[in-house]
Amino acid sequence: MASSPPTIRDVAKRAQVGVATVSRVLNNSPNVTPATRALVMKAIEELGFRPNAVARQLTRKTRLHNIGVITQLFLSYRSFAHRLRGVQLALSDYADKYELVLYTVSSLDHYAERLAYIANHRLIEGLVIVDLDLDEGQKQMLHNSGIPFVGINHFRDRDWPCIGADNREGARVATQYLIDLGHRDIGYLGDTFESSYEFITGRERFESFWQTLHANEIPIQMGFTRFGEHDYDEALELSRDLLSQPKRPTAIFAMSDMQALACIAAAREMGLHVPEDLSVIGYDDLEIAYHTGLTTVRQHLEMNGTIALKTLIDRIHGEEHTPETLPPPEVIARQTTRRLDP
Amino acid sequence: MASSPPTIRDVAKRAQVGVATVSRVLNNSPNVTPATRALVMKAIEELGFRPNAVARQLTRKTRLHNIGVITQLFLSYRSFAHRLRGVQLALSDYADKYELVLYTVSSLDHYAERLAYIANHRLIEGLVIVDLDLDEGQKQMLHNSGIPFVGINHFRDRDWPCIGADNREGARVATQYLIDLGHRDIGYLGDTFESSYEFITGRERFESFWQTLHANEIPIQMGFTRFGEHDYDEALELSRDLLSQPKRPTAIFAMSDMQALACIAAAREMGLHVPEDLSVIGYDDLEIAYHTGLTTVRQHLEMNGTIALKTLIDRIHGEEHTPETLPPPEVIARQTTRRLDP
DNA sequence: TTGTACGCGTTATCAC
DNA sequence: GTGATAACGCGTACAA
Repeated sequence: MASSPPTIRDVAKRAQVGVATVSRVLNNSPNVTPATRALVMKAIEELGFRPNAVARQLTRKTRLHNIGVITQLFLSYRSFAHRLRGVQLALSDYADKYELVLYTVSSLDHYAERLAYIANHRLIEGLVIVDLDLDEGQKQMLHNSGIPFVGINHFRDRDWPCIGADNREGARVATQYLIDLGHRDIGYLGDTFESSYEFITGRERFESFWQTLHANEIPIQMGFTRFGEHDYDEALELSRDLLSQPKRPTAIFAMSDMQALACIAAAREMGLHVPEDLSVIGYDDLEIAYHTGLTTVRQHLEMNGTIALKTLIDRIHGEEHTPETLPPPEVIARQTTRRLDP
Repeated sequence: MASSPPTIRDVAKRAQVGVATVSRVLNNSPNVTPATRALVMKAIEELGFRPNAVARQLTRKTRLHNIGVITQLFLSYRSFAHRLRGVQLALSDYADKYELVLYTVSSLDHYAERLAYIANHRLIEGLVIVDLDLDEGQKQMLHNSGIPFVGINHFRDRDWPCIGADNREGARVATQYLIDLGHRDIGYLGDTFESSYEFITGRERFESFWQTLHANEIPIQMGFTRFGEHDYDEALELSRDLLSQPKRPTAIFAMSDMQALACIAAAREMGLHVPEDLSVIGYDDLEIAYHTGLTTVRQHLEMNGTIALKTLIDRIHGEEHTPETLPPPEVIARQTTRRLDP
């Protein structure tokens, strides 16, 4: 008979005192003799009593002010840390009024389960959904729960607020940048479309890459494209394979900074110099891109998190004003790309 | 007269219905006619009513199961992300029994204030303190609150549980590694001792560096040491200064991977080749070290987070069994160090 | 110094 | 379908 956990009433009974005394001990009020205090402590110990935080809050009339952030298991995408930092920064403007609760999911089923939990318990006042989509049912569920929510991602044309940079435009400027440097044999390294939760990102970037080549009347060479999991080691393998062909691309567009770094590492292994023999451009502008001199596409990750959180807070307060918008993605030229020698 | 927020009783009164009906509407029970539902919704709207999550939990008899993590403003130390990831990973073993609440502080005063809040409200069942120390009063306060806590850091000889790798040993193996490669002119790049919360780390690593040189009968050259804020750009500046001297060190021990990368960048700017002209070893073994081929000291950051969380959960359950221990720090040799040419 | 009784906002269980 | 009313576990006047 695993009964319900002990309450202060149980403790009081066992210690032969009133509930108020137990409460006083718990809140270490001075008005209690050491003797009875010891008595109560003993009872607490024996029963394994732990005060119920919920009831405590209720009498104290303090409401919960939690903001939830839900995402894939932490940091599988490196960009997540940058976005979360933006959320934190924005949150710190509200002077500790809100706590941040982090939910991480390991699969789509798990995601669905957590969303249901969140909607059911309503322990948070608002939810930030990072790099994950909502289906119609999930959207309705959240809506019915009365919890405002915003997305941080690149989904467009959704009927719920998503703040994120335009993948197509980002891939376009990256590709055009390489073309403008004189490159014609341009490779692509990115995620498979099926693999991840965030399949839309990979698809959009690759399609835009493709279209930009087409718009510049450059023939597509499928032998210069490689797709795999969003993983450094896998990107390394793919890059080795890509670069060991008899005919190599002179430039590569990688759909993330991490994959770009893997590509550069593979090139160096093979004795190729970057950017002399091979130009590489990444995507994200992580801190690491700055540290390694990687040319990349800046998508304002931190600002993305900040704007998303502000939008959410506005919605919690019932203000539906037009959100700040994110600047368009832009190429940050550093040391891993250069003009193709004629 | 900013009175207390409206309750469902207020809503019921205004809508001319019973509280039970309001509750039904809130939980979208089918047993309510559209007419009355609309009536209630209207009242809710007009009063700006938001259900009280706390009271809700109380009747549902669901306790809160939150684990708090408190640290400096997110990611100022890059190692934090790795440790947090370990915490998350360990937490996922408990099948969503616990939520993770992230507290970030921007100063020591802010830290003290948050600790007091945590002890007062007791909304969490346990606390992980990352890279921050506790003074005697704070320790007592937490203790009195009954909230178990563990530290993730390098403090030794504290009378509260801290899980972290030995800085002195880490710095020793790093320094000895360089010495064993034949280096004698060894520079040091690290944090000032006063600057950060975590001043102990910098001090311990530098002292151990110093002692290791001494133990090998190598004279210390203060001209080869530089101290600054824990910041990439500052490390870059310091490295430029350090390396532009007429007589340069042949190897440098940087107290973090980030500072090591800055040092390498500075060296490259000046036309120096790493490791041919200069060996550089970092500290942390961040993911980025793997990606950039940086020789470094592995301190098992992720495992650190995992063990700390497990220890905390054990303490919450009243189990005081000896915690798993972290393996000692070890040198991970990659491509930024090499034997000094005779 | 200690015990009793009531209130906190919501949900569940009954009658109606 | 809807409306009273009793829990839920703790804090706290107030009384003793």
